[in-house]
Amino acid sequence: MNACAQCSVREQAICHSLSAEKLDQLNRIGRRQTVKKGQALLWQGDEALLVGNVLEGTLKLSASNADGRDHTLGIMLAGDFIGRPFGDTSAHSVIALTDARVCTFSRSAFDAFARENPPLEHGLLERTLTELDRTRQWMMLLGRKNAIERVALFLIEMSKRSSKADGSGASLKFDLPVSRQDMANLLGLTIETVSRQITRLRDDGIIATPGRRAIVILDYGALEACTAES
Amino acid sequence: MNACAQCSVREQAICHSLSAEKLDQLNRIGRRQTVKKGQALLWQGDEALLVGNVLEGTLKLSASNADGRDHTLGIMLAGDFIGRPFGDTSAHSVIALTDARVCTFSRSAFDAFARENPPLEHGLLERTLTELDRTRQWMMLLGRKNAIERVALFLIEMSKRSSKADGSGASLKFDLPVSRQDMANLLGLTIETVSRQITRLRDDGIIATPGRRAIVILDYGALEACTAES
DNA sequence: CGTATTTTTGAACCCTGTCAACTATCGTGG
DNA sequence: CCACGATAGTTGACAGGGTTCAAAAATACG
Repeated sequence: MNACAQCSVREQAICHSLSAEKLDQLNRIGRRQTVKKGQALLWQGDEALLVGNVLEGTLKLSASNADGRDHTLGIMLAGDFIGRPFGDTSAHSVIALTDARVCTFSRSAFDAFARENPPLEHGLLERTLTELDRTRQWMMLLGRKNAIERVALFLIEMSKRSSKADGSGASLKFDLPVSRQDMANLLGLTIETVSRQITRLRDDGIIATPGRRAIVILDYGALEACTAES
Repeated sequence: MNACAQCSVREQAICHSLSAEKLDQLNRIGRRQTVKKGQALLWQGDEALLVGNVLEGTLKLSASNADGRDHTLGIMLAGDFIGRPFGDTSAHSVIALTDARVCTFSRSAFDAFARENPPLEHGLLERTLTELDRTRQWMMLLGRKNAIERVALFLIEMSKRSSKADGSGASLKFDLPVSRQDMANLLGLTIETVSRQITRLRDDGIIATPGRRAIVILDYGALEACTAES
């Protein structure tokens, strides 16, 4: 019995482009594994040993400076592809923010398989191009947006991504998959500034925070308005 | 006579993976064109009509906000690939910073050609992955570095990239391909702040500025030291 | 040589970071 | 079930780096 057949991210992950036969081949070089919260799957600067798909949970891409400051480069959720195929070293670390399940492949085996399966490479290319576009959008956020705009944009993004997961439209009530510290690292702010913006949005009646990680968007339009200058 | 045979970026561009025969096919759907300084090749939000290689000159990727602020997402030099294959709209504009020559393909023709040429797609994939890594590095710069660090890092990057162009080692004397305004847009600063950091580096004897666009690195080590916090 | 554009310099202000203390929440064990 | 400590988040005061606004200087261009 092929593990892929009942895979939770079957449709979203790069594997969807493969025929049953090819999928079976890929399955044979793959391995389901769990990652505990805080544990790293790849280390910045180390040899890039594996690649894979996120099945469940949240991971972050994180890079740290010479002087110790570190920055989160992205958040990876179920269906996302992680790792750096066709490269020797990993430019950043991949660390689990929650307990997670991933489907991993040794990089060399995956590279070889991909080279022989153009549809897979094509899928990976499209995905990478999209990721590049998304990363460039974040660049603009970091370069030109102030604190309130960054936080508002982050909440909207998370609202969209969490709604995609459970299939409903735009979910106005969801749990953040990350801590304030992670948010700060991602948004290029400090934890205190993030906290102040959240408080401000709450005081303005735009959101409610019924729990530590819970967010309820009370006024989506107003939140969107916070996204751009005045 | 195949125009590719005497192409100045033959070795660096994605085309290098192709056989003579395939190269000839690609050449037939390609078109050499010039872009005047300030002119756009692609517009943010518009249909992505073309892709191509930069042959000569400098272009920028640029995105603008709802509220008018705009940000430069990257600088493209000779050999770089521009455009968004396999997507309908362009997430950003591509604008010439200097007069430039590019080798363009209609996106649909290129897409079709690429799908039938796995080695080309593979080359494009590797290039896109590398570009993604580079973009993520800039993200860290924007998220965690202060003004002097950003300017120092930019000068070092330009030193490296301009040396690559003329073949010499690390060129300590070069002309910036961009204006102060472009630098500011790229680094997420204002033009005034950029100017102040340049002045500061000059006053500290780390660089000299014999002309508006000219940079001479007098003390490379010291410049590198400015790259990270104290 | 004069005008337009780009760059530099100056001063005041404001946003965000920093440091510190306080509060809420979670998990653990008595 | 509650007490306790540990962790996460909030709030406040203050300082500093960068932006903003304004004007001068330098350079390019006709």
